[in-house]
Amino acid sequence: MTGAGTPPATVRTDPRVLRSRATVIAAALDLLTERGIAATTVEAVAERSGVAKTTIYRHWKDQPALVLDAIASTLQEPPDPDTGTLRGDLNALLAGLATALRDSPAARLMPALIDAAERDPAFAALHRREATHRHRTVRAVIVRGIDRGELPPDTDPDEVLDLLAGPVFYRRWVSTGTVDTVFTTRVVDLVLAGVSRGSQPLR
Amino acid sequence: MTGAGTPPATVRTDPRVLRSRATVIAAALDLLTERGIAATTVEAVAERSGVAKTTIYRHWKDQPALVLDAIASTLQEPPDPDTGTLRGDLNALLAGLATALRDSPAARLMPALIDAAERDPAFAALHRREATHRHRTVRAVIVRGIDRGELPPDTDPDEVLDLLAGPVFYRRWVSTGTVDTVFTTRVVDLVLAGVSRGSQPLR
DNA sequence: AGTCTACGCTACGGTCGCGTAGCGGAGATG
DNA sequence: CATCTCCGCTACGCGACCGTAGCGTAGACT
Repeated sequence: MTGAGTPPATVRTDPRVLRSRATVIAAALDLLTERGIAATTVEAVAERSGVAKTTIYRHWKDQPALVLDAIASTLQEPPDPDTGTLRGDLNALLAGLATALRDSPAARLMPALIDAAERDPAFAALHRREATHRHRTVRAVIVRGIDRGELPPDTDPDEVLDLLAGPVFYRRWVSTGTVDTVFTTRVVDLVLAGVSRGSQPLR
Repeated sequence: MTGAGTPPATVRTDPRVLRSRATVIAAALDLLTERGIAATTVEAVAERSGVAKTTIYRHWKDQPALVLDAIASTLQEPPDPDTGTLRGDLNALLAGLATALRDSPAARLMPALIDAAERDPAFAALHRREATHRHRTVRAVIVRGIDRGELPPDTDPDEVLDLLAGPVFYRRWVSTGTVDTVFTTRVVDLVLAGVSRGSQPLR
């Protein structure tokens, strides 16, 4: 994306184009979180954004392309808290996840993305990309914990990741409990306790 | 549903009605798992099932009613394994869950249900009902474990449930790992280890 | 047997969203 | 200022589904 092309220029894009794109994406995200993928039609986006339907078609091939682009625009990698201890890092990360799942409207379209990914390869690729992105920091934190000796050297980082994130997602979308820091610190406690003595199968 | 009404009769329904209903539901489930909720239109169901569109409208008010009915027809409570130990019971239950999530086509419509539940009260109610149903056995098993002294008396069954089920669901729909009994027994090991020493917050 | 009920079929008007064409005007660029 | 690009608008044909009506027939009940 960046780094190719001629000397210094950042390709120089017509501000009208940027404005149109941004307006449309914003409106699309609104509709996606409010009414879901199916209702996010090109016509609806045109109406809500105030951008003409024809203009939208000038920028995106069709509805799926637009929706994919809108969802992709919400990607964000959580920052590495780096508190000094594995426990501190994990608590910070899970607390951030809980907050995002509760408060961020973008979180609402997670199930929609997963559902679409179940059938459409393009959505599947995006879903994979999103997950990889989001997992990067967590995995790094866990690996650092292993290097520090806070976890057994044979620990599988991906397994720990699933054990930590799984319950939070499950609570948000399946069971009824509250998703707060009380819960997330409890999850971190239990997983760390479990994994630490995990080497010798107790009893 | 049962138990009300007059003496012995099971209401006596015209076999043609039963046949129509069953055929339509089966076709609807096919379409749901193959192409998702949006594509499961009344017309499509009519074509695939061979049942006339007008007949479908005679039995269901509209598309959502049909889809809800189809999904509801897949509800099933896992049997209580009752192996004698908490660990044995949980291993059996999670292994069953893993198998279902991997092999049952009905599992594919879980994200669709969750997504729809995010916006539509009727789907939300069904989702809640489904989850409650599915959790009943697991919770009973955990409570039995507490009574037996295999878990601390102050254990929160719902919390343990989230810790067990969460990672399995997360792996199935978000991360890339395999969902098999190797993983599920590992989850049971870690959670039991964690919860057992959970009373005194280590370190 | 006769009656009653559910079904399949054809046909329809209506809505929604698709994606494109052609035009005039406004804004960006140099 | 002149040109070039992008945008908004109107208009259109098209296909997919919707949900209903009306009719004849086959199957179920007594």
